[in-house]
Amino acid sequence: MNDNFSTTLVKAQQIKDYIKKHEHGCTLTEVAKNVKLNKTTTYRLLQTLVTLNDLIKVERCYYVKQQFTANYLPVGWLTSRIVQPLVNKYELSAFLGMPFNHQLVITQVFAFKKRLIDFYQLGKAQAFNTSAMGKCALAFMNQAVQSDVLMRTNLQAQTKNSLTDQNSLAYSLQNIKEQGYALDDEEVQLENRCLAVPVFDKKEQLVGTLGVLGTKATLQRRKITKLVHDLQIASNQLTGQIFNN
Amino acid sequence: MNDNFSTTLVKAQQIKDYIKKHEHGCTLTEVAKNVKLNKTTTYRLLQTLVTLNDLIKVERCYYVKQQFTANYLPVGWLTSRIVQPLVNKYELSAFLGMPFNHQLVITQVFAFKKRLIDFYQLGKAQAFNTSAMGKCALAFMNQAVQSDVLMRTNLQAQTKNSLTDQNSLAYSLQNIKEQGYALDDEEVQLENRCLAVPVFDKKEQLVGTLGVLGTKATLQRRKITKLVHDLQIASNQLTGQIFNN
DNA sequence: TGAATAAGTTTCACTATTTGAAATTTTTCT
DNA sequence: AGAAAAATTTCAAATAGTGAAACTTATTCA
Repeated sequence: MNDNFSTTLVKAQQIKDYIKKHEHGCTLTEVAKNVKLNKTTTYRLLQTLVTLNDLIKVERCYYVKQQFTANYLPVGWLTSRIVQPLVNKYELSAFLGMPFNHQLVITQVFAFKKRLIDFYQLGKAQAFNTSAMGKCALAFMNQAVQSDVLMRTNLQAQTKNSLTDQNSLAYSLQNIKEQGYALDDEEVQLENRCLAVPVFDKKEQLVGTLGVLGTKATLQRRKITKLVHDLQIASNQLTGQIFNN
Repeated sequence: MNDNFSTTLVKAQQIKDYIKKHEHGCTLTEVAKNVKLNKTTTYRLLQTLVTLNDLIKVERCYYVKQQFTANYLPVGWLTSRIVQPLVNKYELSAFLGMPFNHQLVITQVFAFKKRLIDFYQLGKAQAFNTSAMGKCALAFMNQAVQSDVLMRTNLQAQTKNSLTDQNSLAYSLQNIKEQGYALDDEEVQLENRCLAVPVFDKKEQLVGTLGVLGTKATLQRRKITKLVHDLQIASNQLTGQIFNN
């Protein structure tokens, strides 16, 4: 290496690049071993990167901090105050999703500390018919917009259990509207449940959906009534404090 | 500072933070002076950060690399092949904008090398009626969606020259539709012109708009016909190669 | 166009930070 | 509770980082 270079910065970048490739998080020992650095050197650089807010450290695991900045969604810190307590109370990850380009885009994530990988759903788009959040949005959106979306959405199954038939989708959407929420029971991913309620603006137009994701153990069927109730309160708070422009 | 820390990483971070605050770009001398580092040290760290792709260096100016990753827009590299030649030919910055949440969001930027600050438009949302790109989207979008948007858009003037009256907006949209493009002539920012054409999918539904931004000198009125022609070719290429899912 | 100035880059001796083995502490697992 | 694994601390040695001075390149101005 020549004299115009900083090997310290290179090592730090190698560490960041390794951790970026491992969404599940890495231990210090694993990073040192795979990046081929001394573990003390690795320890020191990791400490510094955490202090500089480039990495997150949670229980002996290191993660890259998500850099998605939703410039056009000025709702971050207020939403956090409303949603984060639910995350802690129910030990579930929560998401805010909004319709965008005939899909539902996850615009904000509140990952439970034991499910930090859920942060990587941020920015991801999904067809409306493939998840609870999407189906919830579909059920509660403006009728004209819904018709347009249904006509143009590529109704593509993601798992074997997904609804693919138009008639059963319509029936399902009717049920969702009546009960006030949508529920995925292992339809998207085995062992996982997702539950979502709608979020409206002051003019009662759908803005998005608020969903939670957990396992069968943490999102038990017998808890659904209470959870739905708390999510609906949170949704109303979002309407009252945020979506009234 | 204690033994568990890297002062090199801290200095690099101070440099990045300073440059991040200066969207117009900074020189080496300016960074060294303001971050209070020796200019040789600063020089060395800047070289390394550029090599590691954390910073961009263009003609003695350093810029932070934009980190916005449009995960839900798999059009990046192909769009670049279509649009970048126009940027170079006309010496204008180009943008792709898409409707999102009743606004037009800039989803992709191709900044001309002398207008790198235009990269910071990425992710920004604007009301439909306030720019050529927004008005173009409004003019060409699905009639039902347009009515909905017009009903709910907060028609708020951004500059004195912006159209605020509903009737003159409707008249203006009709003109845009007839001539096939929208033009801002110093309406958003003095000395700047913006010109936009629609982008459709294969089913002739509006997906977004393709716009270019320049000064009165680089976007001269007598060049508009040719520029519009080239933009429409690019738009058709986008439709044919990208927006056909 | 050429001189003056400003900015950027290179050199090299010095030193402060980085390094890493060994020791110690903490956490996890059985 | 104890063994094993992982993380953190210590401390002497090594070296990458440092910065003044010199040199080169780019820009500005007359």
